[in-house]
Amino acid sequence: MPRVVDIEQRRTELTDATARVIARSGIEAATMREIAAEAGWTTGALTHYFTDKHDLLLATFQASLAARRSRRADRVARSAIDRLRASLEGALPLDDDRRRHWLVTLACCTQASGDEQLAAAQRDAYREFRDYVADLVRESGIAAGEDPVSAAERLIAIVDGVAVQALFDPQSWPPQRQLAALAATPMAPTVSLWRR
Amino acid sequence: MPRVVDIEQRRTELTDATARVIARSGIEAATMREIAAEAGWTTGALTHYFTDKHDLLLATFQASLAARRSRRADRVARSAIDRLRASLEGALPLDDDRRRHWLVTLACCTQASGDEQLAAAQRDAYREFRDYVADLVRESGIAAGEDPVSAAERLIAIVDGVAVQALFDPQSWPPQRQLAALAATPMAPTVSLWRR
Amino acid sequence: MPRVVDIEQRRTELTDATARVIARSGIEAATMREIAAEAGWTTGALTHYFTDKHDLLLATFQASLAARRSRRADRVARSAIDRLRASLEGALPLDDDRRRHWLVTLACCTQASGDEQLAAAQRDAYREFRDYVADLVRESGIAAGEDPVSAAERLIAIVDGVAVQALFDPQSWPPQRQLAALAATPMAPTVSLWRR
Amino acid sequence: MPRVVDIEQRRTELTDATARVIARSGIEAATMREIAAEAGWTTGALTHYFTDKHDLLLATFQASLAARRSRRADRVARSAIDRLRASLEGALPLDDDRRRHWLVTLACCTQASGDEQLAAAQRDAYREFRDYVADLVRESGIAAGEDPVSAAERLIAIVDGVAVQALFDPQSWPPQRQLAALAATPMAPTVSLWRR
DNA sequence: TATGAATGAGCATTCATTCAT
DNA sequence: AATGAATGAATGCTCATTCAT
Repeated sequence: MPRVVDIEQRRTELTDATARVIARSGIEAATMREIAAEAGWTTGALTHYFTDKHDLLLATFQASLAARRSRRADRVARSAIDRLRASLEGALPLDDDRRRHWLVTLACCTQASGDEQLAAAQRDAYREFRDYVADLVRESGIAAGEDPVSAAERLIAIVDGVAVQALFDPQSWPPQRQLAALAATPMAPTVSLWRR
Repeated sequence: MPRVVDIEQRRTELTDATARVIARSGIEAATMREIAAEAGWTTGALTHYFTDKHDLLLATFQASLAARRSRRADRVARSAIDRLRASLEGALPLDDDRRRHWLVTLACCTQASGDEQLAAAQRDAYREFRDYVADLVRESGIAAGEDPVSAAERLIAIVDGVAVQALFDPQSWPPQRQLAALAATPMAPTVSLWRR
Repeated sequence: MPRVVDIEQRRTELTDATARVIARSGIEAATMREIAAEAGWTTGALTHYFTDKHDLLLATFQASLAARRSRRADRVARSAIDRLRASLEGALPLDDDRRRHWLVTLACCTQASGDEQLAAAQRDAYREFRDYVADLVRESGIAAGEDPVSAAERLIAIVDGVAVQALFDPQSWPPQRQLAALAATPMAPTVSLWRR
Repeated sequence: MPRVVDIEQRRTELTDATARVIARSGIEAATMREIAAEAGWTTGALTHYFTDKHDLLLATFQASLAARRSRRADRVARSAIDRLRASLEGALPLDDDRRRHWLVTLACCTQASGDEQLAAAQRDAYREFRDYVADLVRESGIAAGEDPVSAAERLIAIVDGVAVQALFDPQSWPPQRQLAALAATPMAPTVSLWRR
């Protein structure tokens, strides 16, 4: 069924174009016309592959989340701790591709206030990532006595926090500093602000 | 003499209404009509207090950042470590007010791709907060041998990361869990994923 | 009754401001705000002296027509032919003042398509001017055998035609050329395009 | 294949509708909505054919000037003096079509204060007409010793002056009187107001 | 399948006007 | 008398969407 492949490929072309427009010019500029032009089609063509704009945006978000997930799978061969490191680093906006993913994510989340489908997509992706990271934490034995899920959440929080800052102040956050901030994160607490 | 109006109070009414609309329905829904209705005015009234929509959005963002800053100032009397804790906790979306601040921030940052004024406001606010936190880290002696600025960045990253997740998955992140995730953050690294 | 004088003076200030705005920026730019600002008042003040914008525009047109008429009266003392010449030259846009009159006239006439009051003002002023010129033609004996009214209409037509061209191509029509074109107009036909 | 449309014909439909609205109700009433309604389309359709309102107005003016020019070309076959007469008469508002042309011209010229494109269109059209008339004057040998360009300017001035008056006082200026006023214009001066 | 003409609702903004002060 | 806050209708324009071809 070559036609099915064709349709999927066309949808990917279009969600890629959407992601590029959002990353380049912001979500406000992501009009059907602009996206069609970016993809090299006309607006009418978009409606063959997506029922409406909301559908296109959701598909773009899902494609972006799926791409982030598949990047993770690349590293399967290595040790648990290597895969853990790679997963976390893979979530940082270290290059244009990952920057684009983050900008799409944030744009969609910003829209998600009134949109349960977008919110659910983000929630599910986050939970899946958290469980994946928790498994690696458990497998690598890095968490000492800490609950692996809590450790995973903390690691992801660091990654997300650095990502958000790097996104809006790229000059202060070149790749090296992002990686350094992540690397400085200790795994087993000895002193805590809140600790006894 | 014309009707006497407290211009600053009216501007605050309107930026508050804008923040509520953005938090409730997302930035796309934040039209001049919708904001005016939320504030109990007509669209024409908005232009008495803001030259255009961009001006209104910028003022809303600045008001949100200023409110976050002023919340911090409340805690001046206490010890450095208490103020540090309070500052970080104050940045989490623990109630509707702070949730709103975060949603406004993210919406504005999302728009900031093509808007240097919004980007600058965010950047300046972040840097100011980082320096404030770094001072408290230094003052409280909590950072052991670590550079206070790096420690501050790490702490803020944790806060921002937890905030972003809590924002889009509030069910998984009730206030207690947000605080717990923050409290679990160790200050001095003993084990690190990256260390050797 | 000093107050009456005051009101008339205020109305004149405001119609003068209106004429200046129309001449400078066109009728589209002649908004109540812009006119009020030009006059050094606020919009609310305009409504004390004119019931609405249409009233203000009509008054501005009438004032402009009256000023043109009064300029004519200055020359009463001289001979009929001198006064004829002066009347016709006085209708050309030879300086800023008369340029302004023409621009106001044209703007009002352009609006007059759907406005009987403006149309009537223009019509009455034109007829009055035609009769005045016809009287001078008759008195000066310049028309030879021609009907004085026809001669007057022809003279006014020349003046108006030169004026319209000078208005929109001022570089080609410095005052000297306007006067020369008028001076070249013969009074008694010897050869005509249409003559047998 | 999409609906096939003759773009030039559609543009003409729309500029014609614009001219009708301006002639009927004045330039203030010539809103995008009103023009669209007059043409039997919706506002959105206008922007397929014109980038914005200014573009539509300019095109309307240019179409009006072009129509006036093409009317002239009809008469090519006849003698120079016949063509001269026809050209001048063709510029008078003797029927609805030519009335409309004049009202559009005046409306555009009134706007031209702040619009160099409109001003240039008018200026170029006038100069082209003047040169055309001057050529006919020269060719027909009607100007006696006078400079053909000056004679042409004087003839056009008469035409324009009669036109302006006829436009705003149509009752006083039926076609016959317009033609008569033009016919009464002598070519070679014998007596002048200014002559010695 | 793909086009692009056409729609019409919705947008930010401007405006003349009203009116409490 | 004069202000300027407030109105709300209207403007030019943009947009997602529809649909004949």
